[in-house]
Amino acid sequence: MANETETVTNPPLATIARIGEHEGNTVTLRGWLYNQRASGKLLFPIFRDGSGTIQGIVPKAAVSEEVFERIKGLTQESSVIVTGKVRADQRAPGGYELDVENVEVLQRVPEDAPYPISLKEHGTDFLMEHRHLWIRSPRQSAILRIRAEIIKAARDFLDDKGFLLTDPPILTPAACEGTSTLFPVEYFGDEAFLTQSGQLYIESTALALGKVYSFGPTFRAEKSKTRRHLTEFWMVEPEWAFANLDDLMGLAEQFISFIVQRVLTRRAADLQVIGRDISKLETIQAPFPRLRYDDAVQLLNEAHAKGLLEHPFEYGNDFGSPDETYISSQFDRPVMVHRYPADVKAFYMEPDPDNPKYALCVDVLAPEGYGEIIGGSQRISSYELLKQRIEDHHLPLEAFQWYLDLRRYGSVPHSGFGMGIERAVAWICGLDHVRETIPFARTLNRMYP
RNA sequence: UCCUCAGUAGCUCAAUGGCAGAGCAUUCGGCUGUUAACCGAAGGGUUGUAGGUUCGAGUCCUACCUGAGGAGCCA
Repeated sequence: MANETETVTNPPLATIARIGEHEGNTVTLRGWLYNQRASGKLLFPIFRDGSGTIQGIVPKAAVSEEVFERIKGLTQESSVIVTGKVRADQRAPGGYELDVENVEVLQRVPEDAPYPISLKEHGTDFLMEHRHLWIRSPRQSAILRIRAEIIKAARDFLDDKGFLLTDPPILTPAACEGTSTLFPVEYFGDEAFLTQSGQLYIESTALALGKVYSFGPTFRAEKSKTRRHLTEFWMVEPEWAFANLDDLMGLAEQFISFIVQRVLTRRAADLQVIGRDISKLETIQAPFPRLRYDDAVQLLNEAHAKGLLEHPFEYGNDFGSPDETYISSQFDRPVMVHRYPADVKAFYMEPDPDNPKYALCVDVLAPEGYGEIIGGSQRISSYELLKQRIEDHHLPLEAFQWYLDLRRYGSVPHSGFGMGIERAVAWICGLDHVRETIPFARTLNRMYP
């Protein structure tokens, strides 16, 4: 324990994000040297503490020779405890500067092995190889704070709407959907798989508890190499008993609107750090445009006729990436495309009673070409139909007996969707790759660090 | 799995088949308001790997390795 006199005499601890509350006072900051400029007998060390950065100023005449030399000799990312007086300054990017009085060095980065990430530009390979350090940069830190806000907003929204968090298992006995490739793991001599969706499990918790959601990691072993794919990503999945597709679409648009507005109000400073065009987010308010699959196809056909799309769209297929980009580019907010042909969608989706050729499903496409961020549907409630679909898809009936039980015992209409956190973060932050939306991205060719 | 592109100093990149270069970073020197500061100097290289063509290969050819982003698949 620090002795009591030290506690009493040290200036109060402050964080850079809220440094304005201490204007005119001497404070203590705990952090790292972000960068340092010097002009003769003037030093300009820039400190960061995880909440932001602030420039200090050290005139040689203002401190002792020893303190001046100590600060002058600081290297990038050396850890420090700084005391200084907070002063408002128009020249400072954050509005405040620190008249440094003293710096205690916890660890000085040696100059023969300097911090590898300089302030100049770097390539993605190098940065990903040093991801454990890259996240210290102002931009990456801002993105991670926005990610945390998005997750909190998603959970607050669902909690307040009466959805109960129920955690599905991560180790699963078999494929949920039988389409995506799964990661196998050895399980006491048997084979198990990492979950690719908690959906089937939260259908059962929904029939137990009414309105539920899951929030957790998801694993896909697909060999996708694009800016939209990770092998390990996080999903939030609400599941709602007695809800139909219209209820679900209403929930989805309110959900997304709430999250975006929350980020705008609480993370404005971080959005500015990353240079996000706020006007593109301010329009994100429910209701969202709703488009039947057939209407979306017509949109694509017209685009192809005008030469805006390279390839003609073949009716009955799922949309490809360029198709999604075009559709979403026609709107200033997310667009909800519903009632796809049942043939291209998952086995558990309820057919449209008006025309069983269509599934009661919805994909929410984010604006600005970010593609699908939500996929959801009303689930089949008929035991006979669900059993038939499992057989049609050549799935092992035995493995789905528990899932069929949900239709044997008090089946009700129910609906749910899943939102990929990383795609939502990429869209809201305006990033060109999902690898920056998560502290340590897992991609096809990268498992380090 | 397929297509395309890339690999040269710690980092970002130059170099017509003819001496291996610059900026940043690091070290030393200069500068009292710098904003990825600036000015001067120094150190720093098995050009991804293996083979081939050539008087001569960073450059041309072949194979492989690694990475990137696009398709497919998906959130």
